Amino acid sequence: MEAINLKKLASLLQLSISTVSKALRDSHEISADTKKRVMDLARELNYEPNPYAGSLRKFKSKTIAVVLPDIINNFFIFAIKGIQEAAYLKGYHVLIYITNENPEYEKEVVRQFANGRVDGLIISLTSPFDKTEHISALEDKGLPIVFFDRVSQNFEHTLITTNNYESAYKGTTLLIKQGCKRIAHCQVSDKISIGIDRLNGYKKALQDMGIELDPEWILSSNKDIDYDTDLIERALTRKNGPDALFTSVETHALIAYDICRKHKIDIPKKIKLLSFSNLPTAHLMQPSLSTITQPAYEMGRAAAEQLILALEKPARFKPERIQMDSILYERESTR
Amino acid sequence: MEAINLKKLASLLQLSISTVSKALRDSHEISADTKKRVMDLARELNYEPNPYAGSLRKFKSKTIAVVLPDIINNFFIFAIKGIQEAAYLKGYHVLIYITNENPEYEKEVVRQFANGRVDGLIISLTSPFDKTEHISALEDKGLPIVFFDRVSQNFEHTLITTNNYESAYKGTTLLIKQGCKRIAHCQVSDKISIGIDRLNGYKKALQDMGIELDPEWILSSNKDIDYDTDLIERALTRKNGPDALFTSVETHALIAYDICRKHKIDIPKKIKLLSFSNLPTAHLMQPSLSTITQPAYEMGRAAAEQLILALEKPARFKPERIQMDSILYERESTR
DNA sequence: GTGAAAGCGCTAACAC
DNA sequence: GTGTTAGCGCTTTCAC
Repeated sequence: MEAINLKKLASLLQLSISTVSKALRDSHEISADTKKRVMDLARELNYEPNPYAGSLRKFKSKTIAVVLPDIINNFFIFAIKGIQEAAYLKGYHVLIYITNENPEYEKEVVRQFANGRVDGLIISLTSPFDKTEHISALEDKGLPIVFFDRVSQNFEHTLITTNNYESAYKGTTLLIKQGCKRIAHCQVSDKISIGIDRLNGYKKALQDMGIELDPEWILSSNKDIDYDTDLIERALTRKNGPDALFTSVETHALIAYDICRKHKIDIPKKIKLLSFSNLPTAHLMQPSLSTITQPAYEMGRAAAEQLILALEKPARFKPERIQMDSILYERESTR
Repeated sequence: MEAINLKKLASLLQLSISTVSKALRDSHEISADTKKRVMDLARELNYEPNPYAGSLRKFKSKTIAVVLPDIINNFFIFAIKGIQEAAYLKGYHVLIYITNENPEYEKEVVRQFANGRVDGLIISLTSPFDKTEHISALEDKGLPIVFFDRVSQNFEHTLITTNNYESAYKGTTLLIKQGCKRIAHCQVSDKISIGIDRLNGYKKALQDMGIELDPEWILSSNKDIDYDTDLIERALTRKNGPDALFTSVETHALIAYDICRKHKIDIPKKIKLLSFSNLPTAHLMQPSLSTITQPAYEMGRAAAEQLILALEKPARFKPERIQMDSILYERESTR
């Protein structure tokens, strides 16, 4: 990799390195004539400054890290898109890390950000919301952090969330109105913000509608696909099983579809299905899937915008809690 | 961001910077005792070396760039997963760029890699396969490049592809065997490797089966969603329209579904549908979608592995063309 | 076994 | 308007 650098430019132009540097950044100290010479040669030789040399000097990398639990749920895909676009507009580079729902990996990854690799972090938590020392360690070093979707409740951070409680309440109410009495809820995890908020919305709706909560109907996912499949399969095939399943994550809804096919359980006749999901094919499924859809792209975008604001105007910035609304799409699976 | 660095460690330990540096890298020059003192303090203070200082010295960033046309087709999602995992295993960081099918953006992005930001590049081309000067410029600077899926034909590079020609041939043959005579093919672009290979497979199958090729049945996508929708809609609603549509990209198949719903065109009775796709919901759709599915994860993994091999064992490495097989899943949409 | 010093490519304070 | 120099954090060569 024989890169072209300031030194080379300077020697070719018979100028000093600093003159070239200033010329390239259009400094008013430099004569128009010299600027032109420098710029022309730089363009001709395709000069690109070494970003790491600059980072070292300026303590800025113009890079942000995005740490996600997975990339299978479409929610995260659209979020990445939003982050990516906002970052691009501001000239930031995006490092991506996927934890595969492994908290240990999250810790390992996050630890590396302690020394300048990135200017800031956008994260949707894999770790339990109360086990976030690895994040506070970064925080203590002054690294700006934005949480989205699966947030921590420990700090005074920027949080991008949706109205999970209300959405779950609304979704559960819909199921009850459709005549369901035995509504199971599959929780993504009881250690994760969205898992708790959504469960609470579900519980409150049952309570308000005078339906007794049977703890057996709360399925607590393990985030391991085999475990989850087994969990949902046992619930759906049980004698006197649920007449509705409300899943908190897209992947669980798909697992439920497969199980219903396997056991010839009719959706929605035997069981109604509702899920938080950003599936682009929800309306094309057999039957079409009723979803609570989060504004994933907008959340990603907002996360990146807030982070960059924190980076570029630290004075004008203060941590915000931005909450956006999800949309309930009623389709065949809840008819 | 008050980071902890070698200097600070050294002063705390009353040692020189170089001793600390060596101790941390377990040099045999350093006494076991000193090593232990250094390591202990480093751990205690959560010392992480500044990656950019190291990059500057060693001309290595342990970072690779991944440039993709889009992130909506599930193919790319799974590819990212494969890349990410392989990179992680080898301690590499992954920068992600999405061009949104915009060749200008691809050029802009790629140009920045000319000076050390990344050690290598994995790319699925947005630009026409014959307009890749921006890539050769990097190549000339000695940056290792791996193409996957949408590859260039210009250079002697590592190429990770699938058997597009054979798959398209097989898919088209299936449609013919199902009784279709007027088979339309929606090409992703006539300037992109996969577009051409797949079209050729389609053509050859028609020819071998004695079906005359009507150029009208070749739909050439623009990668603009409105344009493409219009294109497909016009084709499907035309008098004496096609009795089969074979799309080269997942998104086009979904567009076709929507159009068929809108115009009440029965799939597969009125028109059979087949698509290259990695949709996890293909088997759950109404009707289930027949797909040619690429080993996306494995391709991503292979791409990253090949790139890292090129980076770490340049001597043992030579450019390879790795071709993997897609699988044809016959489902209701072609019955 | 430990330390001093040079230098990676760049910026910025300070000469001239 | 241009050049000299120090230094960002680290590794590495060379003294001692």
